[in-house]
Amino acid sequence: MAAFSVRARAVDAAAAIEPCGHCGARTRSVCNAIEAPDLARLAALAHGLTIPAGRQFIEEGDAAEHFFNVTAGTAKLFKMLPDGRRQITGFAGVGDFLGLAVSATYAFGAEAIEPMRICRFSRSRLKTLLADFPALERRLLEVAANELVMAQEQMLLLGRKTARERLASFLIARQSHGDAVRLPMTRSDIADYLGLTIETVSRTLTWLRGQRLIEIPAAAEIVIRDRPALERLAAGLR
Amino acid sequence: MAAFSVRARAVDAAAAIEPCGHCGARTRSVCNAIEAPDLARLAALAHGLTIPAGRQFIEEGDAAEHFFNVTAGTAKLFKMLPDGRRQITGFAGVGDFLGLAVSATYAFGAEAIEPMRICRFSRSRLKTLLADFPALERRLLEVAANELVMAQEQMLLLGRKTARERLASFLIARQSHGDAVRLPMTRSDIADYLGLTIETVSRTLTWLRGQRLIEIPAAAEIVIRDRPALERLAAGLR
DNA sequence: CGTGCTTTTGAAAATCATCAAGTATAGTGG
DNA sequence: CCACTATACTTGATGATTTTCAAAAGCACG
Repeated sequence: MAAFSVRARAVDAAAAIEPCGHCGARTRSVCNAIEAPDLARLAALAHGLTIPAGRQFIEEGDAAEHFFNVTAGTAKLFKMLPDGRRQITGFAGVGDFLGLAVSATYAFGAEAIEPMRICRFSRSRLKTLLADFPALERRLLEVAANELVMAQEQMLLLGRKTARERLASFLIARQSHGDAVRLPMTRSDIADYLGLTIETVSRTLTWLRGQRLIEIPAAAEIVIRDRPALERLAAGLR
Repeated sequence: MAAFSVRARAVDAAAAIEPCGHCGARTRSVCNAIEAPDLARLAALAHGLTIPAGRQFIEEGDAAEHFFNVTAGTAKLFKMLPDGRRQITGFAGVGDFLGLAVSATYAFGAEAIEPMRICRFSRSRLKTLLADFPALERRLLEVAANELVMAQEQMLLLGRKTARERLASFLIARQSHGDAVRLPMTRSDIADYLGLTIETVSRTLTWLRGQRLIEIPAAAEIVIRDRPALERLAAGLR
């Protein structure tokens, strides 16, 4: 628990102050709610951090002292049970905002699955900023509402879809451009995200390949061969 | 889909204008963000509706024209798959706010499981109100963030907990005052909320009774006998 | 080119779902 | 008020998907 702030401090040295104006993630993030003239104030509050792959930078239950904005890389967000069972509640990529929780403690842990750059804000200081920029608050509400919609979709997946439907849904959701789907997370992460075991994930991917719906040139890369069929499967159409 | 507005209109006749100042749900709802002097403006935008048990008043996919605030009764919120599989994503009780979705259409359906009173707001007109009352916006953000935390907890339940752990979690979460837990929803609703079947719900409740953790004086009423043990079970401690 | 980790594949086991009655409960009309 | 019917709930037997246990095959890195 207490490890969090220590760990964060450890990478502060490597943190270059990254002016928001040049931030590659700005157009995709909540920060786009703020106009250029005011970016200086935003930058003054922000703290750029570099996080190596595998480092957990949010610990569930720790005091929620910061908000984060991902500017590079990917993180997994998760909740754990005492015996080690884990549920990954989402993956946060470039532009995503972390730490919305209103409570005093983080409701989930977060760990980098790739090297990351994140922009860290103090909770208390952001409160001031929110008061000054209602547009930012509106944007956060939008973001939260969107997350809520995705969470409901995931509940449908976890509660009612079969393993095949889950994998089909997952692959479709992660397809961004072209037919290639990059999977920076391990099979274990995918399993914990979809409520399955790594063996079932592996077997189901093999089955999808057998059906000619996908190709698997490498473990971390899937090529979608028949998107319409995958979509039907994901939607639960037999 | 289109049935929604028609249905809503059908009960308009029975809708008495309910002054917000007297609203029993106000202290528990988002409306508590608005001070007494401004309540008149809120009331002018609100539309009180009475909904009989069993009526679906939000249809997934319909144009999202309204926000709702529950002032009496309970609704179930759900998503469906084409073949009839259903996932209940939550229950909305007194004070709860519905329809946060930013998209143009509702991401879930809603049906009364008890007779309800709801307060309906036009989306477009509420936007004006939000601009005037930043406090209301802040409150909505709080509500959304809370919902998000609950959604993540539910993902952990659906993805990683056993049937016994799911029922234990459910009963604990619904216990409000005293040892009695009121269950206005059917076993089918509970099953669709917990990602199980009605048979498993029934069997698991019987098992919990056999372990002396609960009593079942009536199908719709559970008495908690051993809360600590239920909590251990819900937390996944073997 | 080992060494360790991830992934895949196989066989057995378990939890939960499905199919099928039987029992309680509530609402209805005589 | 009571029988009747419909619906909800419970219980039992069987079955299937997924998990667990186990081991082999790939792959990345020093």
